[in-house]
Amino acid sequence: MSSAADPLPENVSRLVPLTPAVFYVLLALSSGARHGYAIMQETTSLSEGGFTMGPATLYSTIQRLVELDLVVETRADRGADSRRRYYELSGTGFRLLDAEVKRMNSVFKRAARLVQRRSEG
Amino acid sequence: MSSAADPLPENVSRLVPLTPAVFYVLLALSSGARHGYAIMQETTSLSEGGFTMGPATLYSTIQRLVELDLVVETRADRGADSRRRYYELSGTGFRLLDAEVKRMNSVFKRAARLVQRRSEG
DNA sequence: ACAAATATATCAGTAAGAGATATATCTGTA
DNA sequence: TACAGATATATCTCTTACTGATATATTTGT
Repeated sequence: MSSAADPLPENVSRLVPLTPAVFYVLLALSSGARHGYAIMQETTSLSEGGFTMGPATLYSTIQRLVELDLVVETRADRGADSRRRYYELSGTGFRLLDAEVKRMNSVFKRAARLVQRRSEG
Repeated sequence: MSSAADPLPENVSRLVPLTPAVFYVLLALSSGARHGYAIMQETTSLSEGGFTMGPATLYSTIQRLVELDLVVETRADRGADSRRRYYELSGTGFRLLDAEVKRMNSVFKRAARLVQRRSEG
């Protein structure tokens, strides 16, 4: 079994810093399984319109994440719409997202200090 | 004259979210003028080794930022080393960095909440 | 004088994202 | 029951930004 403290494999950790597309797909899935189109909408919502993904970016990103085993397609039949394909985070996927969020926090703190200093003139 | 509250031109604001290379170049320059090589070292330092730029990324990024007028080459005080070319942030460059930092903060807050929730199981 | 570090530059290759378009299915409604 | 519009996935091609490699010149230390 794997723990939240396990180090990420090199081919995963080198994705940090995550691209916006990867980050938002993982983030959208962090609150539970979703299908592609819902991930797209969740991304627009989570970013308050500051980042939008077209279908090309969305589906190619999902495919890549599945190949890396960061995201898993769930077979669980949920809901009426037969077109939908549901995805969820793998343990590794979650740990990657967690690592990115921690990184963002430390970068933000440093950056905010620098930028604030200059704002004051 | 331009104020910190002026909206960014569309060809600038669409750079948000910034790529890591652009972000770190702007951030390194936020505390004052620097030459290319120093930006490279500052980036490694600011990111605690989490992000490193090779010369190809560095100089092509600087060139792009100069063309966009986000960064300006300064003629002033080259110091001892005649090879060095110094750059500084333009007002627009600073406002872009500021916008990115604000965005990071709001994204981080949302993300941390979601990720924390799942961590707790 | 020599080696190592500093500093900029550029080429060729790759990976990821964007715009466009296609197609199928589902939902509401007239 | 026909139709319009929204939902949903898929994929093609092009562009952009990054990467690894290599080159070259200058400066610094010994």
